[in-house]
Amino acid sequence: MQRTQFAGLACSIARTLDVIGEPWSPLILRDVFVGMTRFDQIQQDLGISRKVLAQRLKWLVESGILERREYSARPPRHEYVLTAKGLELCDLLLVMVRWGDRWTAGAAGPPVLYRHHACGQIGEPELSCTRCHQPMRASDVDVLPGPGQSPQAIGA
Amino acid sequence: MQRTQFAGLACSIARTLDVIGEPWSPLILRDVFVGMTRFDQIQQDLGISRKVLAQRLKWLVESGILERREYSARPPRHEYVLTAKGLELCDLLLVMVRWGDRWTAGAAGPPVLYRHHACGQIGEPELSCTRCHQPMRASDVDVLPGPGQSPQAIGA
DNA sequence: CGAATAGGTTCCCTTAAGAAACTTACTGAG
DNA sequence: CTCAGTAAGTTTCTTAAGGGAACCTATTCG
Repeated sequence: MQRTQFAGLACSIARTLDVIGEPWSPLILRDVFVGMTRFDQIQQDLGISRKVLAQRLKWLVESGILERREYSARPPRHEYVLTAKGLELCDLLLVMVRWGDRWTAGAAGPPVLYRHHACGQIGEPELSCTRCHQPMRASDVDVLPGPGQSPQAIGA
Repeated sequence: MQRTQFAGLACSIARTLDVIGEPWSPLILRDVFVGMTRFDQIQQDLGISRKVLAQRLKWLVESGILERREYSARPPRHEYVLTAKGLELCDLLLVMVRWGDRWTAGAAGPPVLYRHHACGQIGEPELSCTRCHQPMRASDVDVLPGPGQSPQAIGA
């Protein structure tokens, strides 16, 4: 398969997908987020092919999402930890979880819960406007061209 | 390539990825969201192969994200429109855009802007807690097992 | 010494993505 | 009436990415 590269598009969705658009990457990110930071741990948890996992980790490190860190010099052992950039990307996971919980979780209920540090309660994340703090969902916005728009592009 | 199916995992991220985890789908969703609802429109905008676009649209319709609607009987013509489930999925796009703007947009600035209906201003979406309404980012939560957790699973 | 462990790499096979041509069912121009 | 055009796909062929299993390297443990 030849995969089209998105990085050149004047579209922040495409540029984000260029980093984690391939199906395994968000799951790898999730594993690192919840503390599974080592190669074999992630490989066994996800059942991903070792070859593909090695490729993805390399790409995520190159993209500045993860950092490969030595946790033992003899024998040489490494683990993967989130950078600031990578941690912010995990916000995307929260929103994915929310949608998945609402539309695909079924009768058993959500597989995991999130306890919010600020209030100590189990809460759900919701999108709100940084200006007026009211809910700001996709259904609550109009799309307008911005400064980084290329001449004939229309997308986001 | 044989692609592993994620649908069986007790993980809302995996189940969400099963619907839109493949790289083109979020871009197709974006196009429909901003009003590009017809096959040739989307194909030309994205430069996606017609074969792959047909496959993706079929899957998104089967998954309840899009609805295939006839807008002309003679000649028979169809367009794709968002369902409620699909529109909620677009929240994910807003978060992707936000991350892409912050980390990949560069000097030109964001390619598009969002005007919030509630306040009429250009604003950015932010994640907040439905309980206490304080910011609720990935860095602000602890992960706990929920009711839908399968026995040995660890993920989200 | 031999086995185990962590973190990969290499090999081969299958299958999905890409590109371009083709199909179907109409409409409208000449 | 014929011919070009349009929308929405489908088909065919090639290329390359994903999957699985085996292999490799360095080191520690029994």
